[in-house]
Amino acid sequence: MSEYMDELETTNGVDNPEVAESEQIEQRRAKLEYWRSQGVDPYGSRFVRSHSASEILEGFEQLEGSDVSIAGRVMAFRGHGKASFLDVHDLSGRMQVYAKADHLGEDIYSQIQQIDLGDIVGVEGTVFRTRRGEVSIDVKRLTLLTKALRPLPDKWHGLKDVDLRYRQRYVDLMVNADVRRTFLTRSKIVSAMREFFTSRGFIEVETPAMHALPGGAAARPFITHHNALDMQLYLRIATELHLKRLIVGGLERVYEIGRVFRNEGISTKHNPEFTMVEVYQAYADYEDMMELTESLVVQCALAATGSTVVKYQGKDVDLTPPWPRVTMNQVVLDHTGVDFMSLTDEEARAAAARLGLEVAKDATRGVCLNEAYEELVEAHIINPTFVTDYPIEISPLAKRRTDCPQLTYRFEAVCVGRELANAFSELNDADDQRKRFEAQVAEREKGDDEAHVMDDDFVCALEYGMPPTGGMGLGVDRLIMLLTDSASIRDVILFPLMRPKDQPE
RNA sequence: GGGCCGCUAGCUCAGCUGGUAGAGCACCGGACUUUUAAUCCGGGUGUCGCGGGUUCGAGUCCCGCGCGGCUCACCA
Repeated sequence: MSEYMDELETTNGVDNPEVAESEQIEQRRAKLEYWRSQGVDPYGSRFVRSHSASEILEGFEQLEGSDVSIAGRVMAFRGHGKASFLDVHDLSGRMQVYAKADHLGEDIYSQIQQIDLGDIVGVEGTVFRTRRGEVSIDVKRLTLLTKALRPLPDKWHGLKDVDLRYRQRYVDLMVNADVRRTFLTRSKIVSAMREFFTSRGFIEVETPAMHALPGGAAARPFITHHNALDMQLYLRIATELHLKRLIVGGLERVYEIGRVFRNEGISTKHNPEFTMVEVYQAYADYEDMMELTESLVVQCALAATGSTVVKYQGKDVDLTPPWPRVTMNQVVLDHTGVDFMSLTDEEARAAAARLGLEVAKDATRGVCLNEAYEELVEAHIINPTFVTDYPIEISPLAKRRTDCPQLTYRFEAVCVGRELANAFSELNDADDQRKRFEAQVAEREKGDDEAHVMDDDFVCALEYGMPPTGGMGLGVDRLIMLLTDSASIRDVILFPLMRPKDQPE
């Protein structure tokens, strides 16, 4: 390890090995020597399992009396003198293991008494049911596969400290079954997405995560540097512009489930890196994207919960299509009584002020409308709803409406007060796109550091011709929050970003 | 960034107005041959987040800092 890396090393809240270890760790280290003295490698090798714990429980009628082998972590130990019970957990669940001195011999039995909670073992024995009715394995041979040097958290209360749960997710996963369940559900949801897109003829692609120009969203990027090229790079804030280049190239239906990075605040709904799925379909429009979004979310909900009605933080949410559609102007009118689209820019600013909104002196009607929507309306939409016809000023990549050039063919799918998905008929007029970028650059020069930069190559791609295209982006973590009833995005991200607990030096 | 709350044993938590730091689980020793939060007997294992200050004396009061949670702000 280089000196440079040494400087980066932190302990991240885990005990510093230079400090004297706790008594329990010392005791467990002594067990390491015990096992070695017994000729047992405390970090053993492969072990062939015949069954998982749940397979034995479910197949008991057929398996009773036959020999099986399982492996897992010892999570409980109940000794009764010359007989003991161990709970061994694998991913599928829990299996009770019965160790009896008469069956094993005194020497082997006393060896098993040296097993600690947290040790990983292989168990070979006979399936039976105890007097109390519990399916168990009468162990014939128990093999230590891995010695655990650290004690497990409280067997009853588990690991509750939120800080430790995120920093030491491995412990969280060991002891908290609901956490395991959430991440298994996450995996099912992502699989369901891939199946959904595949069944509709989409191909999965991978575009660069390091961009020379950040684009495709309004967000501040992370900046990094490539040494050999001596070049500033940005971690991507969206996959949009590269995916649309692929539509130009003729791939017709593409999607990417990709990590994006935004250098912004952290909250229960924001992690600096998060997963977004973006999908683009040639010859489609934003109405096709509505149908696609509804169907995608339904398929994910069925995969996660088996139902299209879910409970989120005490609220019932009905995801059954079709979802209602309402224009942004109409929904704002309904909530505030203000018909922004009938006003001039100046009247709109006055109306916004009357609603208690702070808008810039030169804010346009569209900006005021969007402000009113985001501040006063969005949070009240619980059941999934398509809010359509976004103002053009805040939609630099969306196609202009032919019937109202100040609005776009764009919608956001809103649910439990949050944006779930964002979609539009993609702007494919290269000259219009260049003007939109120029307007964004002007905003940037006025101090909006989240406005787009000019992307000449993207405009060049559009000049080659991009077919009419519908595109949609959806925050995967937020969908998973909804479908797993998770209050915080950190509960659906295995390793959320945390400050190191101890600064080096 | 603001406000509120938290940080005490491996884990979950008590610790009143300042007076030698506690419980349950885990752990250690002993008993116990179908238990399951096993039970029974004995044992407390600690940098009270870190650093200052006040005080005869600080887990407790004051100041600063660190990390976290909630919330507001920010955030397509």
